[in-house]
Amino acid sequence: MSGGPQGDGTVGKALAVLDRVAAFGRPVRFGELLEESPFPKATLYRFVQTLTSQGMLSFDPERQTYAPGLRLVRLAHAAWDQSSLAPVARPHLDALSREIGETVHLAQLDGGSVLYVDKRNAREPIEMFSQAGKVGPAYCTGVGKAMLAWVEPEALDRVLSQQSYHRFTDHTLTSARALRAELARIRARGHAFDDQEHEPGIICIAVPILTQQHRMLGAVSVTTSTDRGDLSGLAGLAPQLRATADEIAREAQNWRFPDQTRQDLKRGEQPCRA
Amino acid sequence: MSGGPQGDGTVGKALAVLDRVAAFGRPVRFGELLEESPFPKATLYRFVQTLTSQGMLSFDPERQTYAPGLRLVRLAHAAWDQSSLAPVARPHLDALSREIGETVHLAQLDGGSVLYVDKRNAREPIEMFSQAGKVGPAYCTGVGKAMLAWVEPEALDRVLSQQSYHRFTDHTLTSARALRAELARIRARGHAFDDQEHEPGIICIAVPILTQQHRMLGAVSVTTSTDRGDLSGLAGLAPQLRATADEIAREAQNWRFPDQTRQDLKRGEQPCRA
DNA sequence: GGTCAAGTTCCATTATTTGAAACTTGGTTT
DNA sequence: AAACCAAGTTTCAAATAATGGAACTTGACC
Repeated sequence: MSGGPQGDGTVGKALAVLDRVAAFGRPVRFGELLEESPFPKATLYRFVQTLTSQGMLSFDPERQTYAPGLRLVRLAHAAWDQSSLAPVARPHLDALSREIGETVHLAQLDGGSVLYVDKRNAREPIEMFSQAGKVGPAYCTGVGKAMLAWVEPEALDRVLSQQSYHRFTDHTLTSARALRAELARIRARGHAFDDQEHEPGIICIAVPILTQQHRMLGAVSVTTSTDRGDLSGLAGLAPQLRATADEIAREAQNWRFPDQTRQDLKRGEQPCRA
Repeated sequence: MSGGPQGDGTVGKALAVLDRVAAFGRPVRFGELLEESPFPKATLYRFVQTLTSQGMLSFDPERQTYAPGLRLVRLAHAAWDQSSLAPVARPHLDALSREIGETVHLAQLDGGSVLYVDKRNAREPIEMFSQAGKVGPAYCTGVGKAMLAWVEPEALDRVLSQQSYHRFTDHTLTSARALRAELARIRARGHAFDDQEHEPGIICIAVPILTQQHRMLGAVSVTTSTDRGDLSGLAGLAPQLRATADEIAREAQNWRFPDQTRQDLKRGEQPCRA
């Protein structure tokens, strides 16, 4: 019942190994995995064998290294298609991108981190997976703060404690205290800014995607650089962002993320189907 | 030792369940999974619980449905980055796309199917995961046939037997026999065509990505429609495709896919590092 | 309030995982 | 060339986790 990261028997342990391999960010040798593994050699060895035989890891026999396998790409396609906001949001992101002509991101919260699920670049062909599927910090990005500001109070403590508060720039908020104050401002204002908190010269405005019941599903942002724009310019885009987010929320609610609880329905609140 | 799809203990069984959920292509109820499952109710139930608690599946409590989870998207990002040709190929695909102005695909072979790992659209912003991560048939696509033509003879039998040979159009090759003949032509010619074998009106030219030792790593293709072009027009692009594929192969070999076996090295063949 | 299907939990049995230790392999040193 | 060493692989009795029949709960619909 407890959603523990490593509590679930053999399968949980094997997936933890998979995570370790992915976290290396480069092909990794068995010995390297062994060093930081809680498992004895033979056990880790069998996990790695199993995962490789399953296509979840790929093995380079020349260098004797393991890397996450292509089967994950297949599975992720299905996940992206079914469990993310991206399919619903796509036409709205296209429209927003066309209107505004700047980089647009769609993100969801995934275990205290921001998971970018889609992206639009104005000019060039988009960079693909290198962006979709990427994770980033929540406490110092526009989409991250926009989402955190609407996380339920009970869940917020845990999420705030998961942040690293690494100081990327002079503007980075480096404590839960400072972040809480910022989240209050964001709630009052309805949107979040990133004022070079993650990367120098990069600024952005983000709005949360909220259901009618104020459940937070994700966030949309528009990014630019201090060369080309400023925060007040971005602030002017808030209405368009808000409208986009609302449209995404409405459709998501109808098709994928209904959030009427049974209690809500019993209390006679109006169903959300159009 | 045998890389059987379901031979590896509990982990293999759990991953088989994950595949089943992904294959549905839509959120699925427990009962639906149970119907076509070889496992008894309680066993399947625990698998689904474990996978959900691990984030490999997401559960919609309102509709009581399961779908592939976002953790897969995170892991797939790492897989795409480390195990696919895409990062190496990106600049070359960009260049090819700019020169030719038609849709370009990068694909790899994954268990008898074609896995598209990257794509360039000429005009519009690219469709993301909806294409990268997508799988398609090998026997009736340009990239598929180009890759099959350079699979080692011993492995080919098995791969050919995995094809469905479904007749998508009048031009589809519907037997291993017909396909073998086509593969011989492709080997002789150096590139493959798709003459509306998968979709009416869609044609393409594809070349394999081959290492110096003729190990097949993947394929690149240019697609167009019968409205805008024809096969002889596509044939004219062969040199540019060949050049792109060779550049990708050279870099891949240096950085990621060295394919000198130990025997090769002992026999004193020249190492492939630049 | 009764009926039914779908989903969830229980627990003795059974099969799988576990991990220390022994072994193999390939490369390096004496 | 033999001895050595580190990295990877296999073995097998003990420990642990998976299994699945059956009983139970839940909520929807008479």
